[in-house]
Amino acid sequence: MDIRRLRYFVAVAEARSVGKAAERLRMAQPPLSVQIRKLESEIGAPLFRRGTRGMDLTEAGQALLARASEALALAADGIEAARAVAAGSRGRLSVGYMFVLANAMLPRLIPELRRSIPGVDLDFAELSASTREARLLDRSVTVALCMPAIHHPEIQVARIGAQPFMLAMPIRSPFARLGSVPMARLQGRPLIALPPPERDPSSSAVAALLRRHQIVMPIASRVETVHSAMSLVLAGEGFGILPACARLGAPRGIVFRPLRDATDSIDIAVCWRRDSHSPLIRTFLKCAEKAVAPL
Amino acid sequence: MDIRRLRYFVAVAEARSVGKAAERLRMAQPPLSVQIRKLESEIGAPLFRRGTRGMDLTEAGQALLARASEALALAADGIEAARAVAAGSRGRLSVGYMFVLANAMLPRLIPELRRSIPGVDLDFAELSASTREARLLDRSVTVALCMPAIHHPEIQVARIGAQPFMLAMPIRSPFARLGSVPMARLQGRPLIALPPPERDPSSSAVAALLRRHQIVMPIASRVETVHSAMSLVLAGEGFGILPACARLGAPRGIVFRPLRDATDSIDIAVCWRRDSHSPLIRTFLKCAEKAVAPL
DNA sequence: CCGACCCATACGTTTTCGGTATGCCAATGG
DNA sequence: CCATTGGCATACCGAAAACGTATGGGTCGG
Repeated sequence: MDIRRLRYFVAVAEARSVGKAAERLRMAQPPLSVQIRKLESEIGAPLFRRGTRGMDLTEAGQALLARASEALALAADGIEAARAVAAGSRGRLSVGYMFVLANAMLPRLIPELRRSIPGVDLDFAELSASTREARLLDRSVTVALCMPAIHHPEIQVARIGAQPFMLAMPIRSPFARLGSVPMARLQGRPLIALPPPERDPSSSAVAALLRRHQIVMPIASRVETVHSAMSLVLAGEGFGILPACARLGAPRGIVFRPLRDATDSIDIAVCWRRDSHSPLIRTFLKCAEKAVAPL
Repeated sequence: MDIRRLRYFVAVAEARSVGKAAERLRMAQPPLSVQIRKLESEIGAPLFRRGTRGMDLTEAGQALLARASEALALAADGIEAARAVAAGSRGRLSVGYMFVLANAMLPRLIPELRRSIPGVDLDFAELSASTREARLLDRSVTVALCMPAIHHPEIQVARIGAQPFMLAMPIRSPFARLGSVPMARLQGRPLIALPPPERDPSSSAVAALLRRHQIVMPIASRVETVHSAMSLVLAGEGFGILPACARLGAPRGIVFRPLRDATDSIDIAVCWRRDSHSPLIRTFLKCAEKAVAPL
């Protein structure tokens, strides 16, 4: 069975005439007549009553017409929807983000996205450092806002910004009275550390920073997230060396101070699978760049 | 665009593999692969991600799949529905009936119909003597229960029963005390007459009955319906010579008595357009015969 | 490094479709 | 009563599309 036959059938039913329908379909009358008869023989019953002045639907024909025209509309809508999704004007975009960036970026990013791609369903998911790669690879998120960027052969990275490191401490810490903290003063102080990049602890930006200044800070605790780090800092367990934007989500009682002489920063990046070719990714990247610009 | 392509697409999407889908479709793998690529080029975007272990839908493919499978189901249901309507197991049957027959037949006919053709929507309409032909000819009713039968070249008639004539009179009429009324006693009595068959008054069954018995009854009134006739009879305007089943709908105060020596009767018939070939008509005829049998 | 698996491409064959010419039937009009 | 018109059906031919077989070219697993 062929959708062309159904299309022809609907045309004839609506025109109530083979000739008129043929004209509208830009084809000759005889082949249309043949197709209609083929459809009838396929169904095993006449769909039209042939009168001397055109064709008229039988009851069977009416039953078919209702479904066929709906099916045609659905099929057309299907290919239209596929095109729209491919073009990025419809569809779904799953955005993953690391929680440290939420306060700094989402309030600007989300309205920007809704304005740029109004037909697209947005879907946000918080990512942890340990699962973000897997979530990209298994496509449960399409793009990820990461800090720092992901390094993986299958994952494409676009750096959209950076955050300087700041020293996080309880407000009652002596350093809190300083406008900025010289690196040298950190010597020997306890550090609340985040997980280093997998399999290469020395590549951590914080580790590199300390090494370059020849500072040694004993690791008081290792925690998974920036927020856990801040909790321990607040509890007096040690200092945090954290991206500046983390202060937007910091609990009361924590203060951030610049590190004097330290220009190191940590990248903010948009990451996606190399084989995801959705145009939504480009659009998302543009929006994310706008949202990150004021930082 | 061809529904075959959509069918192939759905098969491949469900099998997640061209080869498997080809097997299920009983065709070779290469042409299926070609068709899928043609569909993709028609849409202008890839619908599948080709992996080393089969195919996987892209977002555009998912958008299409949802609509396409629904459209396929609808199209299949459409041809199925058309077949079912043609076979008489689904559809709609518009039944016209003359009101004289309603009390006598519908209580048995309707349950019989619902049992015989449960998938068919029934639709009942009362017919008047003057419009019943038109209602059949313009197909606003499919079958009609008539008394007497319709005679028309385009209309097919099946006699399913007959009703003897009875004399209808007010209960206070002297004849009401008789068990039956001899024809001779009607001489000169006023008659409430019904409309004669169009253009041939002498062919009326009542006229023929009176003529054969050489009785003359002056026509006190001509009315359109049996019920109107009974109203006038009750009002004392004259006698009615009416089909026996009319007494089932007679108002209080009217009695019916057999006409002695008169074996004349009036046909009950099922009528339909000659060019209506719905199998529902046969089924309806069977049911009507059953429903009329006890009369 | 080789075989297995799976999709893509190429080419010849067959089916199907569409166009033109024409026939048939009924209704209309002189 | 016959001719004309309008509409659908049939016949035949050329063109296009689809199918099958053979084959190529990747990747994965042993």
